Amino acid sequence: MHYFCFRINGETNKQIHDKKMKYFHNDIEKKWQKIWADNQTFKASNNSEKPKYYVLDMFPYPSGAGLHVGHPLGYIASDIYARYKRHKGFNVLHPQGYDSFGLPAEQYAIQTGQHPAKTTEANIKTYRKQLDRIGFSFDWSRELRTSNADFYKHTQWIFTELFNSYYCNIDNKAFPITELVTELEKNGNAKVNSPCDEDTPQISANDWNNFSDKEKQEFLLKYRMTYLSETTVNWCAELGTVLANDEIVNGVSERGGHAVIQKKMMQWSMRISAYAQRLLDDLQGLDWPQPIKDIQTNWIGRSQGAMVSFNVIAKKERLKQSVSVFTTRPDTIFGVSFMTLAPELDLVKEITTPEQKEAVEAYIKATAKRSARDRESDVKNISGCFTGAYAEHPFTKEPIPIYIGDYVLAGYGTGAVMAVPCGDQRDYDFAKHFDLPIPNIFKDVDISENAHEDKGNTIIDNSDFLTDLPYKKAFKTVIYEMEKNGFGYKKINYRLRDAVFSRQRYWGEPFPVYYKDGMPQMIAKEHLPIRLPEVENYLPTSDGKPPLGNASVWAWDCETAAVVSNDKINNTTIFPLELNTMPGWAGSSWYFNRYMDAHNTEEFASQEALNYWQDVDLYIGGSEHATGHLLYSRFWQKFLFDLGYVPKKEFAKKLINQGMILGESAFVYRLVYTNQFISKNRFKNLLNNKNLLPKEEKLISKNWNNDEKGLIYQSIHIDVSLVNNSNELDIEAFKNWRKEYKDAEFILEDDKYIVGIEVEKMSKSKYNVVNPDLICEEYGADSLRLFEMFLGPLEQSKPWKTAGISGVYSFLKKLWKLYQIDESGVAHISEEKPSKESLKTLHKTIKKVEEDIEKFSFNTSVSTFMIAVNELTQQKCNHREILEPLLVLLSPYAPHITEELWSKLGHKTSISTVAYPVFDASHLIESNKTYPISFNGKMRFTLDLSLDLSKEDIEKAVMADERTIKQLDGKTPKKVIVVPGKIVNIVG
RNA sequence: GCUCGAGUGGCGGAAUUGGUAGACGCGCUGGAUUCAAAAUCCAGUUUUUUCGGAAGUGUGGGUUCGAUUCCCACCUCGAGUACCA
Repeated sequence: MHYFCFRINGETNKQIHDKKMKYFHNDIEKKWQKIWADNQTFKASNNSEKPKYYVLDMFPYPSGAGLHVGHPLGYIASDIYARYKRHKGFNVLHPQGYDSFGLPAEQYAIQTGQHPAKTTEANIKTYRKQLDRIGFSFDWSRELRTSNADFYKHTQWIFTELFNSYYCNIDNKAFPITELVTELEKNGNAKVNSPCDEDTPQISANDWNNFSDKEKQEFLLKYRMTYLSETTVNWCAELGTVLANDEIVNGVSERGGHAVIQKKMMQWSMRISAYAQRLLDDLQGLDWPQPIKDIQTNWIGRSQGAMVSFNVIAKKERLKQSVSVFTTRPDTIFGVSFMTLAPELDLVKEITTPEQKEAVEAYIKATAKRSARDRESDVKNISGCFTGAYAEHPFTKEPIPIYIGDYVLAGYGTGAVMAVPCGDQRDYDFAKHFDLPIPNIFKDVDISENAHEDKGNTIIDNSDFLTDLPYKKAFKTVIYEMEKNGFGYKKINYRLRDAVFSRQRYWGEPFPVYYKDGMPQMIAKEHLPIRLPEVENYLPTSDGKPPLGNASVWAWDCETAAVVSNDKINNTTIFPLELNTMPGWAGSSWYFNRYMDAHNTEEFASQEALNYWQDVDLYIGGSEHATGHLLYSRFWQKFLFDLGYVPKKEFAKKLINQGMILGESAFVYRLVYTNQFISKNRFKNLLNNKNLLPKEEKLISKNWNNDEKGLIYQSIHIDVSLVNNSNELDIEAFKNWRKEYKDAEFILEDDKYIVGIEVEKMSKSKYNVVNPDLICEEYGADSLRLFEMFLGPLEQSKPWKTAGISGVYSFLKKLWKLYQIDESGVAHISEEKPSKESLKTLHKTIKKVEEDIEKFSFNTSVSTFMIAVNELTQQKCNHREILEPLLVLLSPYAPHITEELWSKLGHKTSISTVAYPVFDASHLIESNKTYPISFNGKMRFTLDLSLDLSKEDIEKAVMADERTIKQLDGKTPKKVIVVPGKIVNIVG
């Protein structure tokens, strides 16, 4: 009874009088979400007559904070597209899952002892609840989690496949390592052209056949697609683990912002560099955003040049040593006046003369002390040290001094450069600093101030056989000469490094690897998964081993093919297991294939499923994964393709990066040590008039400012929910928000306190997070979906302003009204032929919405819907012939309300697979055109004219118009431009 | 520094094979309805104006009958990358 009264009071007298049913989003949305789930409406079939379409979102990491309104943006877009494709007659695969291994759950475990699996499970529940409220058409029957053993079992298997493969540069693909073994048995590695470790020696068939089993394994490891090696890694002590290059931002860890140093460790690596050229080439065929392609292109960093080797001479006595350098400018070789080596190179110690030993060692020590960040930020200071050694110029045979310097990086090329000071600014600066000669090898070029770095238009000079040649010619000639003489060759170099694949963490995929005699052994596919062991403590062990070192049951019994207790290790049949785990990107590098056949227990996916779904047609996610996930996934896909496991060499045809939704942070301005708050304007005045402030205490920190009296003010983030649509603070709510503000005093302006607003990234600490649950509660999921799309172009980042949602909400209410639902829930609509006007509105809407959706221009299609509903309301249209197709058009965007109205129109089945309305151009044919009449390109008035008129008739009609005469003011126009159907321009 | 992207009302944004700049929405102003509020509806809202108009899409130039759209130079902001030899 009470509820009933409340309802009546909630309605206007007029509405009660009309006996109309109001739009109640809550009941409708819950109802349809349940119907979809119960009927498995969006379950995709692996068999269908329909063409396939695979729409995928980058799956989320289920963090403890839950979703904010920024997260679902991409999911809403992909969901609209998936639903649209269903209307268009496609068999749509639109799955969702969780990237559920990761650091936060582990750090939570370290702090609280709660098992990461438990934390993850709880977070996923929250996520799922939040996602369900938004009405996505996900096929949840295919849900996957990277931390589930039935998923990571296949991640482990892919790892063993990588281990059991090598790359052949001749066929340009990966092969099983057994084929390499056959070749080694027959011919050694003389004819093998494969990416391998740099220290790989040349061996004969005889050498190979005489190798012990261990030696063979050691040798093969140099060729495998994943290999163990002593690598210089980015070590983060705070996190107790190594980090990949893309996990480091501005020299500190992406997560947590901790210091990162270089350290040598035995690590698993992925030979992604073998795929560098293919990763580059195949970007061409991808419908991906250009910025992403550019980022990947830069990251791969292909450069063409030559490898040149310089023999080292020391005190006239020739040593065997030589220094190899990579250069993109072999044509400038006669300009070499010294060489510089990276201080870290082992070679440095070998060539340094006794006299220089002390200085060199001191320099090496000094550089090692500096962090990578220091070294990067301090580019201007030139430093280096002479080694005392000389190299011999390969052409002139002149001695060249060898220096070490930290501007040369050990990680790129060979870690050594031939310095050409006249052609490279860094070499130039180094030469000036150490007073080294700067020979000029460019014709008519002044190098007295700076190096000359142009290559296109300069002619080479003072260079023996290269003199008078332009760049291209000289480049070719010098390489020809080098190859002829055997001290150099043409070489393509890549910036892309092999990816370190080991992490010293607990919450990740365990490697299916045990160690026999120090050599890694793969566990066969049939014994997978190797499950993550239980540990007491998630921290590294006291002796510095990774967290898995805490596991007591972590040994492999080869006889029983089982994980057994560590104390049984005998190193004959029972061996220790690998202690590292895989990095976060392992599972995400192939998960898109798993959705095709998510419950297959034998294979990662069946061949039938893979051949049916092929690849992702549309992939939506953030651009922050450009050099991580999106590159590693392409690499694994190519590898699986080479071995014949997947049908496509690229996993995603089209990629869209959704922009970030920013939050509006609210600020109040407080006088420090008091509870007095000043207004935004007063605070801004203080900021702008810094000279009002006493000199000695101007700015204490970013957010602290002085007032003219020398008092300090502070801007404080406050919760955005304490502020209304006009940025006015709810003072009472604020006082209750935090107990320290209980006695807050405000200096009001017009009886209001207006907060300051700044647009920033949404984050808990800035109190600007908007929870989609609250939006769904108040306005409904349909409003949320429409509003997120309406904010602006999908790819752009844009600020969120909850106040704006009333626009789309009232749009839905207007839409509902069109259907004239009476109190008993029956729609009163006309079966008559609609007016021409209404048909025109419908068909122009069909045309525009379809064009927009194909362009992923969702914001403009929402406007189009609003225009359509405004027009139809104006036309008092209640005709089925219009209102039914309108629902289908809108249903991808606002699935709940359209399902409800669809059922109210008498339909018993879901709207989700109803055929998309067909555009009929005949409804848009016009007989008249409102011509804009311009004078010198400025529109002055419009004139309605028949479209049948000829150019001459139009001109006559325009010239006869009194407004034209007035505008011309007696002057004769020079020219009249008439574009029939478009515009008339009169040039005066 | 290099690479890429973007600059349009108070705000989010719309319009590009060059053809009516500011669609749609928010906010704001006024009005209707109401005892009142919410909700709803109507009108207005780039600037300036002597109410005839005039100017106007970061700045300066150019091409054109006509430029937010094309070209050149510059400024500002954002993203990526950073001694890559």
